[in-house]
Amino acid sequence: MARPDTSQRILDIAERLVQTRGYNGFSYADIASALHVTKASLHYHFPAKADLGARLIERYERNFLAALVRIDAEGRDAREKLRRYAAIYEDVLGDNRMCLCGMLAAEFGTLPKSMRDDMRHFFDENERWLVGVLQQGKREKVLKFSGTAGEVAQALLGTLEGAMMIARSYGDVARFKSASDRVLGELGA
Amino acid sequence: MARPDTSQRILDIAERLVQTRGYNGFSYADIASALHVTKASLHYHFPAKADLGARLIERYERNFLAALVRIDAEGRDAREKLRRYAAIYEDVLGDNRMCLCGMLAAEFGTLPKSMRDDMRHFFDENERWLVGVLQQGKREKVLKFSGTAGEVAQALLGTLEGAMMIARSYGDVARFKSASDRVLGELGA
DNA sequence: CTACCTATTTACCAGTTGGTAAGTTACTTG
DNA sequence: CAAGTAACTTACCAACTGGTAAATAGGTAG
Repeated sequence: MARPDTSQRILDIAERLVQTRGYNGFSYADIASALHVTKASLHYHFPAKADLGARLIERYERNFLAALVRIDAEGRDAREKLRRYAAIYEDVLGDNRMCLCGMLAAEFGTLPKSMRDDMRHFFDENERWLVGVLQQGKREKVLKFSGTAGEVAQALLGTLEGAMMIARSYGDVARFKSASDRVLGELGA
Repeated sequence: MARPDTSQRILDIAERLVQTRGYNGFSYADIASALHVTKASLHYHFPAKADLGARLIERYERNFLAALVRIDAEGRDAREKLRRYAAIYEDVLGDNRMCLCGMLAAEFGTLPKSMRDDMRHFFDENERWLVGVLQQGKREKVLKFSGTAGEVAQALLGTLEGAMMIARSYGDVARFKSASDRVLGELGA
């Protein structure tokens, strides 16, 4: 009965759980009680926890990359694009969540292979987008940096993920904003 | 029989487990089998897992701060001190481990209160040391930065932890080194 | 020799974990 | 209306979780 968007509702709850407690920090029972269904019903939609994990990353990446396409579509300059990129992180943190893949990066040692690969794919795609913006910014003389765009993109990604993680454990979004403004400021031409 | 340094050996193994798999990623049984003792024996030394966790952070902080005192004792300039600070992170990563407290920061949402407080204390002490070095560096005109030393210290800490976390999931220490060199380079006068 | 203390083991325990098999309900389609 | 199918539930399960009580071995001190 009802609408068959149950899979999405499971993913919504699981996503929040991973972002706040980690992949090893929640169980099927947690989702079941939040959704008022039985555990067995969850296994119908996602046979194993690793399946749920993989589909979680895939959906997260899809939504994240869609947001990046939207930033591109607005056609602002590169500096403003980076500001909006950082603002996504800030919004996630404002909801007391960690980036899904940043969280999984910490739990890397315990993840099934498929999830490891999917997680790294998320970072690779982020890096790819950042490289594009950084090159655009350098071309348009609105950004300046030494080394390759790829190096800067990796550093930027790490900085935002790390600042997010630590700021969250202080419950202090301003702490993230401060670090984010600083690194973006250093890139300004 | 034998020597009663069992507590330390338990801590050694637990430390490695937390740094590679996370606090929620290992059990007393894992330590017991690695040490060839029973679980009950572990509970004699650390009644609850939260006790083990708290003592783990305390020891890690003590050792870490001792390393910072050693850096100070060598009396180099501030830039070199920061390089050595980053080298500590690099060494930990080279052993395929995450910073203990960086790992715990990710798992923040599931940690008992005492561990949360201890973890933040570690970051606070790191920040305090960094502020001292940054101020020294500014005074001696070997470092330059805008904003307060506290802001820079927080940003630096977040950057190193984040770069470490992501580099580890790529099994790529060079990736950390690149980000670390970059942020330190930006601070050079 | 005895009493005590430290460190350890054996033998449990209740609760939770991810997961499965078989049945049930309700909607769809030939 | 019968057969099928999608989305569940009930009722399990073995393995593992953190944790405890009681017994035991070995060293030490009076």
